[in-house]
Amino acid sequence: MAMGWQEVRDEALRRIRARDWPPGARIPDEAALAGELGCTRVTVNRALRDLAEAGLLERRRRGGTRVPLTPVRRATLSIPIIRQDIAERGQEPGYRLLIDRLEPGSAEARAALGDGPLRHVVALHTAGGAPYCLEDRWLSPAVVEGVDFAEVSANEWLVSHVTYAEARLSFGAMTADAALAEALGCPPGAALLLLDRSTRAETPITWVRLIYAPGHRVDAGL
Amino acid sequence: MAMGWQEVRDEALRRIRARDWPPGARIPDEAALAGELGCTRVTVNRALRDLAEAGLLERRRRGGTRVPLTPVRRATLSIPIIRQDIAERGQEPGYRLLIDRLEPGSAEARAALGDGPLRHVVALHTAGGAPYCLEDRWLSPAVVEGVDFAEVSANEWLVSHVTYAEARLSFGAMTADAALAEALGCPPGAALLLLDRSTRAETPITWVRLIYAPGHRVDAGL
DNA sequence: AAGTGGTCTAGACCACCTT
DNA sequence: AGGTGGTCTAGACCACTTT
Repeated sequence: MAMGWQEVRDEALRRIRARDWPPGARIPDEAALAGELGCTRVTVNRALRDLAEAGLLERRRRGGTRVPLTPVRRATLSIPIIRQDIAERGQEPGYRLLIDRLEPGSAEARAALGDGPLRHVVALHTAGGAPYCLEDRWLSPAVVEGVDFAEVSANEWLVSHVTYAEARLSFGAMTADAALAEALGCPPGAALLLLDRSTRAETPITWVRLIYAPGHRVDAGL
Repeated sequence: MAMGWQEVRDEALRRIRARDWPPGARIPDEAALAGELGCTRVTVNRALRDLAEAGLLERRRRGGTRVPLTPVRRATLSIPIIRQDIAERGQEPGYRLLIDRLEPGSAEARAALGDGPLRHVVALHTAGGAPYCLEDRWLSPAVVEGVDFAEVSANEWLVSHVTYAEARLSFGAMTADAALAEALGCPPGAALLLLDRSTRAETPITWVRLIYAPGHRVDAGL
């Protein structure tokens, strides 16, 4: 008895796995568990909230806590600065600005940032001299007024200046056309991993497509 | 004054964004903030813990709480059952088992599950009759002893029977060879999005590669 | 050695939602 | 209408780690 919240969480997890609490079932309420396990309701609450955040329980006021019939697990995906990502792989990060001009936005960019001229920044990230990823970015001009992306990548500038914004990510794949093949130093027709991200705080900030060189993988944990 | 934990969190976020608490700086300790904001230390703790879990603060006992110089944001990626995923897109899910036999594992499968014969299950998921994704899975035989995957996909069986396991995800891209092109109903050479996942609880359970039809996207939030 | 976050207790009030 | 989770208070002890 007298369990800490992590012990309570582990015990609850054991009961779920053991089908003591089968899928769809309602589990005892917090007060009952607190009494049974010899701790306060706050401790039980902390433990069950943790499991609910991971998608392993569903909680509702008045409705109680249930084991979901079809749990939707949630994985965490860390979003590092590209140059750090490269450095952690033990390679020398490099960066070259290819395009920086105002343009009418692409369809995706307009959907994320609204209409009107947008700042279009295209840059190549290299690892140990080899192409690593192409950064195709559209920015709300007001946010980056006067910023020069020749030396510092937009990726890096944004992370350190527009911290804590909301982001939406989307993975996809595309075939390398001639221009991409040349930029990334790969054969035309190669399969490329895409990672699109739109970012906004109070107001839309940026939409970016990262196009990785062939063979690249993006990992997520849990 | 008298703020709830979410208000405390929002106020802290505001100070971070406004550079009242610049990157690298140590912020006031919990007791000080509690006094300033008119709540208890527990409430401040809850708020700052929430920000730390999102990667926006770094906390250490005795070392205090700091604003990270280079924050690593974490996104959440939900992992649904494939047939539900299809149903939510408003299409009719279908499933066809292609292969189910014991084999020596592929390199990736052996790395995740260990050596020895593994159960290899290959199946096609369809959406409204059209190929949606190919599921190429390797399983520890003991875990799925006697289970028939002809009617229920391994994806679905595992979610409801091996709940709450650890998983590691990895995204990539590959080119459709002739066999894949036929299975997925796409031209050879098409770029395909891959999602690899290895799952283990106390013991390794499964390694799976999902190969999506061209154009498919996988979304993540925050 | 001492300061900071981590956690627990006991009690309370409230918000929400299901019955 | 009532039960359940959500949250807050006030106080306390502990764990860690930096000074």
